[in-house]
Amino acid sequence: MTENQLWKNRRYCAELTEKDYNQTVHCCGWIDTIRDHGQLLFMHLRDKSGVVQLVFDPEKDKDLHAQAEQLRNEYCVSISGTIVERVGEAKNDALPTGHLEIHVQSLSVYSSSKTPPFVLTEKSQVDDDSSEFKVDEDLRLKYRYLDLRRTSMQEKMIARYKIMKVIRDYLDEQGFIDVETPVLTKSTPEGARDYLVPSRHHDNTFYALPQSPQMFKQLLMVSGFDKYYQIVKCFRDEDLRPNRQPEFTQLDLEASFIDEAYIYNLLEPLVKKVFAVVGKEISAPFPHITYHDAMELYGNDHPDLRFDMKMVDVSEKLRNVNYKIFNSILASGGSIKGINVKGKASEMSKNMLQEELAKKVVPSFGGKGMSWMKMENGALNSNVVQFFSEDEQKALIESFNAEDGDVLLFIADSNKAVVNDVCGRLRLYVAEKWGFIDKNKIAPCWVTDFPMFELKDGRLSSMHHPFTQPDHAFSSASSTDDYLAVNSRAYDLVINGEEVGGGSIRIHDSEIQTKIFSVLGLSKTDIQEKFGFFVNALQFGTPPHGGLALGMDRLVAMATDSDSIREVIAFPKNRVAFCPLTQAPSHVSDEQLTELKLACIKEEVSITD
RNA sequence: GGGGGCGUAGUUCAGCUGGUUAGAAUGCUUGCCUGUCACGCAGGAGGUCGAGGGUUCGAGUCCCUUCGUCCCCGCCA
Repeated sequence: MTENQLWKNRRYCAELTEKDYNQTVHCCGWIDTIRDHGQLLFMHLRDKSGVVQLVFDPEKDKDLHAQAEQLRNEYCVSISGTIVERVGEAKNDALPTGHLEIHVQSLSVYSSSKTPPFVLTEKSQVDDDSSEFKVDEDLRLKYRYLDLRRTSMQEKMIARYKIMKVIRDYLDEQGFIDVETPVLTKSTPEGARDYLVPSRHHDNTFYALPQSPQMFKQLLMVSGFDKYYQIVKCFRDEDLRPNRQPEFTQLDLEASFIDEAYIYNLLEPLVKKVFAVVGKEISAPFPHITYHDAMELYGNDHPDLRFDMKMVDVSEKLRNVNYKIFNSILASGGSIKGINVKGKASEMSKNMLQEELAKKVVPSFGGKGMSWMKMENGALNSNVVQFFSEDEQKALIESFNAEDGDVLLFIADSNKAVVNDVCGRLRLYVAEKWGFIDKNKIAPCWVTDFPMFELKDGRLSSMHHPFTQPDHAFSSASSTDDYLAVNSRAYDLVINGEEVGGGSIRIHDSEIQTKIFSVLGLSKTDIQEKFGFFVNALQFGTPPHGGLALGMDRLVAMATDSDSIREVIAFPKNRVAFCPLTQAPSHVSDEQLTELKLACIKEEVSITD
């Protein structure tokens, strides 16, 4: 057979089955492991499907065996041979193809390989699938093409592709079309910092890479496309965090003549389908929680609903308490909240509660302290319980529904926002450390009724973005306090305590849009200069519309149980936005800079005191 | 921008209050081994202890500077 014919008939290693017994097959791939018994020589051959065992027997073909002895890990080869059923002890149940092997008849080496900088085979994970891949991430990124050759990374990339495909198919069924929007676009002042691209044709001007296609997708609604989506790269030049990348992928969508309910009904099946790709089930409809309730009950706007443990406000119950710290905090207008750590009294020692939680953990969250009580033999017990009257103790037991073995943890502060924040963080810390989180559970929810504005450095700023439609209170609002009381028609999709997406019903009235900009402190000239094209567009018969964007990297990471979004991006940047593989970003030549009429400011050595 | 951790063999790590020739596992390599599958057995090679400076009779270890990286907070409409 010619090489060409061989390739046509190529089989994937892990797709061989009992139906192939005694057939001659041809496979291509990489040498995964070698077990040399002096005479008999076993190897695993790996391709994108998995591995299959090769056998070289010197009694059958001495020359071939000698040739095979020269093979090393990661050599790229092709083989032809006979599929043979393994017998008795020789079967390996840990491997999908463990019941067969290939008795090789011919071998050709496409290319040899240097010893790789880290071991690529995942043979050890046959026994222990919990063992994570412990190699420095920068080294993995430097040799990402090898890292991606590993079975688990291939599975993640394939899962990502399948998820994207499921989404495209579903949105197609729903009447959405994919429209591309520019990558070189206009810098906008609101929001995150832009990545800038200098223009060679227009001196001293810059394009910006899009933080999202926000305005373009709204313009597509003005154009009458009715339902748009795009799986698109977005760019934000913000400081990095473990689950953040300078460039990331969003599912961006927008639809006309719709309301919030349409978005919820569209997205819930979509999210279900995404998790179904990896065999995970979610129940719908997703619960809704208002921003206010999320803050009060969970301490943040992205509540983790995989476990209950709601925060309880006991300020009123303790209005006249003798416990001095609580009393003075309440007198200064603060509040007291607590959580009930069910059934952990025996695991949370007094020493741990006071020395670890109260003195180290809570202060690291920004809290001044923590009080605790244990429920034992039907009564509260702690170092401070004597300062609480019988009625107050009874009220606490009722408020928390406390039973024997429970531990109550209290956070008090004169600043109510601090109480929510610290108590919310404590809730997550305790849940993580004492095993309240069911890692197999997927708990989505919609967070709704966000405030339209928030105060930043004493000025009004959009909480979501300035194109979000405010509720009715906006039309009569005039003072800063009025504006802060206005809610928006924004919604966030939160899964397992992570915000995976958000969107809103948009403004389709140019006058309201202009008023929003002016409330945000933009002058008429600013508006015209920054958003003129957009405000103009709204004057030509804009349909009511709204949409949403989903962070696909996070969603795929969650679906594939990956710790970081870097695990589900083929070629990510590291934590400091550097690419160890390509060494980007890099310096450019003076010629390139001159062409762009740019000059680099050299780092100045400051001697000033 | 603020705070913290880490940097020792190709890889993952240990190395105590500073004290001979810096260790382990794994990988690599050589030899032996016919049913292994994380094969086994015996041997070998492999280190400017991130870089620079300082303290000391003596520094992987202590101090300063610097570079790299990871984590927390700010930031991310």
